[in-house]
Amino acid sequence: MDLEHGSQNQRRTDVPEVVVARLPQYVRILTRLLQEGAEVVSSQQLGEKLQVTPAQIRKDLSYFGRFGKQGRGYSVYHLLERLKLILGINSFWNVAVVGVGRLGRAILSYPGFTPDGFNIVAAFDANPDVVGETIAGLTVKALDQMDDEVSSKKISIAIVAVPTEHTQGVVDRLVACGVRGVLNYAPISPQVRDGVRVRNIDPVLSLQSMTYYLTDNQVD
Amino acid sequence: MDLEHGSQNQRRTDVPEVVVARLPQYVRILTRLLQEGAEVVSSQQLGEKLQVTPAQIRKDLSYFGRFGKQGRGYSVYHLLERLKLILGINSFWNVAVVGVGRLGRAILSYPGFTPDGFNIVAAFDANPDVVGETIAGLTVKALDQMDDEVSSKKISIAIVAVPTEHTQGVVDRLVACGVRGVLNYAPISPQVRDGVRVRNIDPVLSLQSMTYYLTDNQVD
DNA sequence: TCGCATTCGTACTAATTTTCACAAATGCCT
DNA sequence: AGGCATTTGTGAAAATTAGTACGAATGCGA
Repeated sequence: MDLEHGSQNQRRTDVPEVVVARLPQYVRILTRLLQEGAEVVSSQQLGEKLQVTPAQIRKDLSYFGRFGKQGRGYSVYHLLERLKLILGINSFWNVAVVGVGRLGRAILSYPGFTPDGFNIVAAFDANPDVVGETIAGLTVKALDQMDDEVSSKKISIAIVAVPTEHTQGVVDRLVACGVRGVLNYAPISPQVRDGVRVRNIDPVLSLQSMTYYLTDNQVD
Repeated sequence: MDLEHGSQNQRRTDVPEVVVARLPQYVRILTRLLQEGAEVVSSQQLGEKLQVTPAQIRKDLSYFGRFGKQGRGYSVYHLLERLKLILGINSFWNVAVVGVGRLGRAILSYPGFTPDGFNIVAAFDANPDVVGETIAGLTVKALDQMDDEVSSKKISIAIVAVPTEHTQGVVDRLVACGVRGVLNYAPISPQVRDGVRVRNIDPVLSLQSMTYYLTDNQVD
């Protein structure tokens, strides 16, 4: 069996994380192109839309297989399907939101997750006043019910929007319930065991690295 | 004058972006250490808390100067001050929030920006029903008033949380008003002229690069 | 005061990531 | 059918980023 470069069976750990991080952007552009009726696209065109070099796109894709045709480019439809399969977003992921404060409510009401492969199927909060409330068609449950819900609804990803001081504890409970991916909105980086993935959404860090370039002693 | 490596006058464009992106994390840890009463910290200790090698921390810092003492480490207080100065977060930045939907409201009510150097001093929305409303002590203004407010309140950063289809237009208007930094929450990457900085907060992209590692054909 | 355990700053080396550049296909046009 | 403009996939080169390792300070404790 072929486990070398270029195979669909490429050992996933051999693919640089930066490459994986770019794939969802390719998916997004391809989805738009498909809607617009485009049938074929070249790495050149893709690169212009994404502000990256065509070579990088070809190289990124070559980690997973050979999807293009020389002289022609890539089939928008087929490349999109392959990338979705590679990323695991060809079918839906069930997601829980933990923490139903202002941010949690905004997340629950945001329609943008579903078209991209994520269904929010449960909401949890520690506050008894909030438990029982219905938001975006979901009844908020107590943290106690996490274990049951996570198993019965086959939830493998959680979006955590709880106060910083409770974040690590909540993440620990989620992982104990079998959750394998966490999208965390608190300004810390929760520690998890091997095999569990965390992504942090941290607008303050983004702002603070931006101000560096906005200060007066800036050169360029 | 010394413009070489190691100088505080290091040309800012010579510093890799990845390095700049790590500085705010150093700031965060140092802030906590200071609160806990720590006076001195070594690159070793810092590295443990941030899950990076001590060498990387020393190297990162060396782009900007020599802040440590051999055999001892770094003064928490002084290193923190220097890093804040380098990042431009020693004084406050005035920020506008554009788009007062659910997400915009959550952002306006979030108390976490202020301790880190950002003051939200204005809010704008296109919807006349929302204009005039007061949220977190701020009266929502119409987009027409952006130019006036941005100048009078010396706003240089905007947080944009408007529907995707309006994002590029809003960003263009903001840049025309003199805004030089944009934190964008829509799932596109707005194009801006040179000199303007954009950071995108895109939870869907984060989720989609995470699912790659959660799929069954995963090796490690 | 002297020796020793620490720890920085950095030259050098290694690893990673990006870009270049070209042979091999592809299919359009005449 | 043949030539030609395109465009892929990929080795090799270049650029960037991270890690190693060591000389030079530093200050504590005997």
